[in-house]
Amino acid sequence: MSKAITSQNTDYSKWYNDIVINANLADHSAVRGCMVIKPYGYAIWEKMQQTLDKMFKETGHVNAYFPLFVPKSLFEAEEKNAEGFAKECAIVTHYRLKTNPNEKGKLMVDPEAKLEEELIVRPTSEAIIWNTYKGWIQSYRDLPILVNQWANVVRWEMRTRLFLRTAEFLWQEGHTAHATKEEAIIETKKMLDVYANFVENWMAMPVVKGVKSANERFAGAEDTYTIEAMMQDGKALQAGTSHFLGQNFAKAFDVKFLTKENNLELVWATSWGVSTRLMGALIMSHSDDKGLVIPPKLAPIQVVIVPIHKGAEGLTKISNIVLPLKEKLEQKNITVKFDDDDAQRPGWKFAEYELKGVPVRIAIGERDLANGTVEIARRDELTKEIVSINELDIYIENLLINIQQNLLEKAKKRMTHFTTKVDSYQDFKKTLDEKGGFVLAHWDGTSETEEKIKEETKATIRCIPLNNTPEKGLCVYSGKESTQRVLFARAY
RNA sequence: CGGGGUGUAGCGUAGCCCGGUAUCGCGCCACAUUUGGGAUGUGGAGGUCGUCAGUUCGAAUCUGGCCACCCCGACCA
Repeated sequence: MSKAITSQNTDYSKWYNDIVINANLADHSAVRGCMVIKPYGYAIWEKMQQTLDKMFKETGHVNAYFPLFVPKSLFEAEEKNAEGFAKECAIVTHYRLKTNPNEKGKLMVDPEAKLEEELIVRPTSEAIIWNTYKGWIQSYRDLPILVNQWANVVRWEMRTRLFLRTAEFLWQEGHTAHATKEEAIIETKKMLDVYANFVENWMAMPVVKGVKSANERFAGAEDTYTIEAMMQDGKALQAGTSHFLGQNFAKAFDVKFLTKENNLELVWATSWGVSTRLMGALIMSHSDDKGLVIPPKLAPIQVVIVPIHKGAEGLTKISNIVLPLKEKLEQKNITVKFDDDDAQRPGWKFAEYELKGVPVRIAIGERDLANGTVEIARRDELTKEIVSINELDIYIENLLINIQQNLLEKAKKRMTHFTTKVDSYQDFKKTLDEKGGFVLAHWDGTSETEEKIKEETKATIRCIPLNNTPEKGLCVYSGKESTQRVLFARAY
């Protein structure tokens, strides 16, 4: 009972924090705003990485690595991008410490060791990468460049939350260079689809694909595409973005290529990324008051087997049944843990693996040995049933698929529930306050209206959905004419 | 970065107002009995009271700086 989790209804933020800490995903560190990702949390991230990395490779991308530091002069080259990130940059100004003559055993910054030019710790890598691409690209034959990097970045946030917003975070950033605008736009949308596919089919979260409004657009982009997810508390979360960067960075870094026709032209660019923030999304999508719920495809442990026995001989009898079963499951690429640790009793283990979100639990005791059965508990529905041990591997295999689907179905229902069409500003505010979720409303297309709405309701335009059907209407705020509804929500 | 709150053993806490080196529960270690939903008994280990300085004969307790976390605002993936 030492690991009590605050219930979602009592305090959603506290619940979220309790899950992260108690399920051993991450911890606060000694560094302000930075977290320690613990082995169990990192194992989930690694599964995400592996899956995404494979998807990137399948779409023709290769990995590379660029420096953590960006010289200030490069950083400021693309003006809008630089301005957008200026307020949250960490800056290296010195390169050496020395012993403090006034305080024994202490170090101080050596004033002699000031850098000629400050180095910016990357908040994103467009600048350093496009400076590099300049040297890589001369002819249309050098294009496209389809590079991804797995890296850490630093954004000095005012307020941080584990996984959702930390000063340093892990992500991948794809940076591509193309000969034509069309090709770059196709790439931007393709990678958005990759993200949507991953989030829906691995994380079991439905998303709305869309384009950001000018206000919410990535600094330096022509267009920002996004996938927006809906959390259990009715708040939206941007799960991934893909940017069509136009020729902005090519201009800033003078990256030109010769076409087949021998004309010198500017290169077209995209960039796209998802981060450890996905961990936060995963938690807030499926988990409950008993702890974490992980979709089978991302679970570091998919099946845990808990023996219930009396004495050492009892355990041996059970192990004789369990070990071959474990092997059979592993042959089907199912990750199994047989927890035969005698220090904890079964009830404790049940609670522990529920807290950690293991999708399937198999309990096996004397009674089962006699009957040729096991008890199967599924984490998503918290139900239990007695199942014959014969062909259990096939049963489990199907159960995992079933749980994966069930989680997605539940999340889809939630998104449907949390999507409301409104036609007046009064309903708009009422829906946000009483129900939350996405609000589909007409908008006149101006930044001023968007800002006013944000000021008054804290809701932002999450995106203009890609699958929008045109529909004539009047802006809920200004009453001006509008051609389509856009997606508003309060967001993380 | 502004307003409010918190920091005592791995975790949760009492003590603080009214200064005299610390309470309880969980966890941990040993042994025994246990094992189908977070076991029980007995014995034991563990604390420079966030940190640095000040006041004092003496500081968890009073004062100040710093650090971290939580809540609310501005910023943001």
